[in-house]
Amino acid sequence: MGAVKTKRMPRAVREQQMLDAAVEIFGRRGYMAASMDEIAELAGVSKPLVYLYLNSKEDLFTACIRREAKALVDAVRSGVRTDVPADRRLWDGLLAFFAHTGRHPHAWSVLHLQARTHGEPFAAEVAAMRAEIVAFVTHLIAVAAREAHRAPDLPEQEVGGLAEALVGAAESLAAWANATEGGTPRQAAATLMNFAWAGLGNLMAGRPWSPPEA
Amino acid sequence: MGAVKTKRMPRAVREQQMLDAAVEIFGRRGYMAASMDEIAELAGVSKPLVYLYLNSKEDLFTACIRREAKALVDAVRSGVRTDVPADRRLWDGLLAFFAHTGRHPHAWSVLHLQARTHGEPFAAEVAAMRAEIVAFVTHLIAVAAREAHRAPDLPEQEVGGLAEALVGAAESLAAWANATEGGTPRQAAATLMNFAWAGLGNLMAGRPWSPPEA
Amino acid sequence: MGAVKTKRMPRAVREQQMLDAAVEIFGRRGYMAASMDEIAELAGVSKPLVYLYLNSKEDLFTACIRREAKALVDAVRSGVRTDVPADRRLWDGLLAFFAHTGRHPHAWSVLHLQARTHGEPFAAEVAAMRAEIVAFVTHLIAVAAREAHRAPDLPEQEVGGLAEALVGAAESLAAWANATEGGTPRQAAATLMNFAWAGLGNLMAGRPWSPPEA
Amino acid sequence: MGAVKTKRMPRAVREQQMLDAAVEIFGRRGYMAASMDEIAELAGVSKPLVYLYLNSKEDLFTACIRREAKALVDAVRSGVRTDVPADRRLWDGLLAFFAHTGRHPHAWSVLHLQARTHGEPFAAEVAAMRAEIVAFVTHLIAVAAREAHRAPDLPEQEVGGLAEALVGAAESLAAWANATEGGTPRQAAATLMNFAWAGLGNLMAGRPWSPPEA
DNA sequence: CATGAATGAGTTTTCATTCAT
DNA sequence: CATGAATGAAAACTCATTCAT
Repeated sequence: MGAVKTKRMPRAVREQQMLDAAVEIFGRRGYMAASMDEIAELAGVSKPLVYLYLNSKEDLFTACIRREAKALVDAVRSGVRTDVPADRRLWDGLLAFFAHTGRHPHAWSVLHLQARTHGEPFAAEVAAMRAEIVAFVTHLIAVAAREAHRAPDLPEQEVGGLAEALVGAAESLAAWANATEGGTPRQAAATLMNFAWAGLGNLMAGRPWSPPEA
Repeated sequence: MGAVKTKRMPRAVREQQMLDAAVEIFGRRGYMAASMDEIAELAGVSKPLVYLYLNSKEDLFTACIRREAKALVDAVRSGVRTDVPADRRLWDGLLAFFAHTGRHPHAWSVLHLQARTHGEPFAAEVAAMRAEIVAFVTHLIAVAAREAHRAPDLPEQEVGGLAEALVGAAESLAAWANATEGGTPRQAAATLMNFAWAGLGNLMAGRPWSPPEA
Repeated sequence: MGAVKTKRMPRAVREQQMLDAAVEIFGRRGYMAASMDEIAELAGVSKPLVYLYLNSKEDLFTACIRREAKALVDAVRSGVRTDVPADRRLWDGLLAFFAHTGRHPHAWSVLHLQARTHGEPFAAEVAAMRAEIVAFVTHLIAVAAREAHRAPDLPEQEVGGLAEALVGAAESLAAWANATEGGTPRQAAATLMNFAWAGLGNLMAGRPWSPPEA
Repeated sequence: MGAVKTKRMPRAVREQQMLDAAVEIFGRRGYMAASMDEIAELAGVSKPLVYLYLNSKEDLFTACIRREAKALVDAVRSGVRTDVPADRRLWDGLLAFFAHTGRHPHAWSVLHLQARTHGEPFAAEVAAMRAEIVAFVTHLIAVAAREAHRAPDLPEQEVGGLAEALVGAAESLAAWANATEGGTPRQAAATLMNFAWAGLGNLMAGRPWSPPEA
């Protein structure tokens, strides 16, 4: 299952193999239960080499968090086009988010569970990424409000809370979609858009928000 | 900070002291990083006594989860009266939820983060509680729909997803409210009610849901 | 399984109950693996009482050894009558020996295995009993030789070795008889008598087997 | 007393050093009372290395038993030549047996006392070796009977009991020879041959001693 | 570069043993 | 007498981390 034991790879490649292995093990076992032995074995290298390249278990974990946080943000970013209406942008972002977390469950476990469970240094790393996403969503909401020419003065803090709630709901649904039989990214995104965009009140009044075609 | 070292307490009392200490340490350090030594010291007893009463680290952790899960559910339950409209009931429940998690951050960490990060036995324990809460919320949504005499046929699975999202958003906001300077339970509950009840669309249209007075 | 919890027994009786329990547990688990907790529970008394009466685990073990050693020696002694020929006396002794060890396997385990496996103080206790038995057998052999009016000068040390070998063979057969399906004391004694008596007969007839040179 | 602390030895060598130390400590203290700390110290290595190479206390003990059982069987085997009469073969075997056990008292303690006192897995290991030796002796007795052209039909079970008794006597004498001042292997072997051979001789001549009625 | 050999420091857990009531 | 409450000390085992080759 580990990388094939090929000799003499450039350092950058070896490092990525190590990070691949580390993300899988950290995601599966948790930070503390993961052993450097197992990671080195899965990566197909000797333990001292892991230390040579990545210094310590903490540094290795941090490197995993950074790489996967960047990958997730990039995935969401590149799923969103700027020349479409705000609700479409939100929809695209959610779709990209659920698709990525569904495709990389170990990475998502590292970011969503493990990193937040083991002390400031790691939690801070994830918090930065989360802040970036929340800011992005906050921006979307503000733009949407402007586009609607209405409610020009949704107070800043209010919007922050809303974005926080939206992101939290998304994170929660990501786990739910992964666990539920036949849960697709599309379905999760639809549920969340309905929830967020229309609100329960509207839903119950029979006026749900409807997802775009593609 | 630990309990005053009083000798010869009845077993029931000592057990609660131990659970208090354990919840705090588990909440702060995480399950694996928490050491029985530290827990015993904070509880003001020797390690063997902890083992005598609570058997093992796993059993101790499980006992913490059970106690805190029950405490949280009870807090929410007793915050909600049945003779009020559904939106008011949801509001009261959220208020009780944010108040309790705000007052017991370590307990909330144990339930929300630690228990889900360390294998089936523990996760299942929390999942049971969560399922109970989700069912409660699902019920509220259904009742609200009926009271509104509208949308008589919100499909089951749809409602499940909505409740999941709502609970997820609440969980996320609980952490946010705790971390944000001046974040009050009331504010968190208001934000979430707005989000959930009216939806972003309505909000931006200047028609927010408004919280009751008390 | 433990003694019925009756209050207020005379000390001597309670002590015997404790020793009964201790012999069973020591015999089953071995000295080190036996726990004072288990012994106290089986005896139907509280642990401090065990300590009050028997001081320590070591003392308790020693008391077990002494009691069971005496019981075994007494059993063998009272199985032998002095007004019969030496071969009959040996036969009777063996029969009593195999019968007693077969009826008290835990006690035999304590004497034969556990006591010899845990350091001088205990081994010495058993060695004393063993010496007594070896002396008894040595005596029997000497008497038999005299009765046969032959081999008047079997050297002392030689006889000691023979008795040692005989006792060793008996001990070994005791375990074998207990383990073998349908092994009876009578059968074990017969086997050993055949083995030993015929050999000794030749010896005493002055026809020993002689070892080769190198 | 422990191995000189030489650094960086090949694994095979270190493993033997560890087994040497373990046999000594297990032999002296018994399985349960032996501590991995003491074994590691005597072997001149750190505890983790012992675990790295030998996995657990149980595995270490098993490894000791296997090595020493093989060593003892090999010693007896290579002390016996097949081109000599049966009595000579028995004599040679006994001599080799007493010599080996005398030279390796700790190993003999492990095999004879410790291994049989601590549960099936270990006892079984020794029982296998013992069975091999008993079979060997049984074979010798049968051959001797054939060579003597007599008693062609000593019943199987009878011979088994005799071999058991012989081996038991030998085991017992081994301890005796070690403990007795000036006890030599040669002397122990002679005593046992006298005891056994003359007895067997009579048996095979069809003149067994016969037990009384009751 | 790469690795087999090695360890210091810490973990959970158990047990014989003792007070205070 | 009898016991529930309590502990000091040590055991097996693991792991991140580092040399020497």
